[in-house]
Amino acid sequence: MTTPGDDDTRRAILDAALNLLTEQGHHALTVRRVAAAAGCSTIGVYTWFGGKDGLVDALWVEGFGSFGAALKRARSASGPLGRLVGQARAYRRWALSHPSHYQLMFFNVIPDHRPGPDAADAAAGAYASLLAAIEGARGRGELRHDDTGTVAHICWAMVHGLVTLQLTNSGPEGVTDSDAANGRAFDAALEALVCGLAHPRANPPADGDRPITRATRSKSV
Amino acid sequence: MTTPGDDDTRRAILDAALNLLTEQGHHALTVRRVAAAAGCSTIGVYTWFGGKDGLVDALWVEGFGSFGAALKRARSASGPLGRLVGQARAYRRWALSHPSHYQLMFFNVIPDHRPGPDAADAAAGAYASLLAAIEGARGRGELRHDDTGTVAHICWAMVHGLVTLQLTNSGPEGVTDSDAANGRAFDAALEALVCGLAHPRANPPADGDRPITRATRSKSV
DNA sequence: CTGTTGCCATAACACTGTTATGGTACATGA
DNA sequence: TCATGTACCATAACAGTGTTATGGCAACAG
Repeated sequence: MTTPGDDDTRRAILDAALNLLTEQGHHALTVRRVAAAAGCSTIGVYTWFGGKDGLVDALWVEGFGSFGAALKRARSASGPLGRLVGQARAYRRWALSHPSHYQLMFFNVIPDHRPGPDAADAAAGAYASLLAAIEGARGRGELRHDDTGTVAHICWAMVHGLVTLQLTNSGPEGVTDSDAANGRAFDAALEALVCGLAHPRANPPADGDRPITRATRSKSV
Repeated sequence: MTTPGDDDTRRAILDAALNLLTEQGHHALTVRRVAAAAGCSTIGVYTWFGGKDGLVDALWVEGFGSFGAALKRARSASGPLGRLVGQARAYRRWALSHPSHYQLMFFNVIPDHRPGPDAADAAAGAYASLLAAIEGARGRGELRHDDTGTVAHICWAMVHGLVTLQLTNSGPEGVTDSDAANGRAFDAALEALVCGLAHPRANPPADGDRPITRATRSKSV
């Protein structure tokens, strides 16, 4: 299309958009502001990205690249489904340290934006880590359930729901007040879900009637 | 403020907004279109609701009223934490039958909308049902965990996450393809979560190693 | 009758994403 | 060297958005 090297404007626009998103949030992502920050006119966004939707798609690709890499780098936790738990914590850590990007990717904050093929591919790449972790656990007989897709769906819904409640400050009072309380609730949720998903054989020797109380504060995330 | 009965315009605007939201989705919720459908000028929205945010707040109140009533009406399912499972299914049923309203209330689709006190009260009223169900289960010793707030947080996150994935057609391929597949995944998630949250004493006699396979299709929702 | 208050329409403002018009710089071919 | 065409981009405009300044009209209070 163009000779490599002459797309400085494209890079400037993308960097400006990333910076605006990180520094000021998605509401600052207007074509005019991005163009001004990149030092060009609004036309640049249309020349290089086809419009705002294309620019948001490019931000998706960047975001899912970073997100997927974080999931791949995740260290396994101890216990059954340890890799899954490690990825869940990495998921949460990435979301909380990139809140604006997470909202852009998952909260529908750009009205009526539908991701294009590139963005969808980037997203699929990130989810591949999750699926691989579950497939591995299934292969080792750690799962009570044999449908990888369903287990992935459940895990993703749980983690996404927990992160969403924290990012929107929703949820019953008390839990959403502090990041530490959220972290404890997050770990409690993982603990319960693992208990329900893991094969009984893989569970640690059940401690009978020992209740899990609020005093159980694992050092999370 | 005004004598009762002379707020026909207010009711007309609210009805027009509800209708536009239900029939055409949140993107049709513009001040001009609502006013035109209500048969007045845009000023009416400002006179009676203070602006678009106030109108959206009123839609929140209506939405959480209906939503909360649906939760209150929920029939308990059988098994441990049956009332909680019944509410979860009622939650999903309401969300799927009021998708535009659910998106309005939970998806941040009105840019930068922050709910006012009335809307927050309406939301709190709806959540009260959930908290009551959990408090009841805790009182009957059905819970492994003794922190009602944390359990409510976990349950809400799970259900919200599951509903969100279906409404956005996200999630690993295969599960989100049909409503029936979603329903099965939903029930599988509830089953796993209940297994992790319920006190072992409250669990039905464990069937040992019987795996829960995809053939386990409970008639859900 | 006068003044006040509540309700509302017209028209405008500032902002959004988008695009029609035209200009400039550069490569290509004769 | 000159003509042609292509790639990039700035200006200015268009239609849409939420919001508001201005002013008019009707009903009620003194």
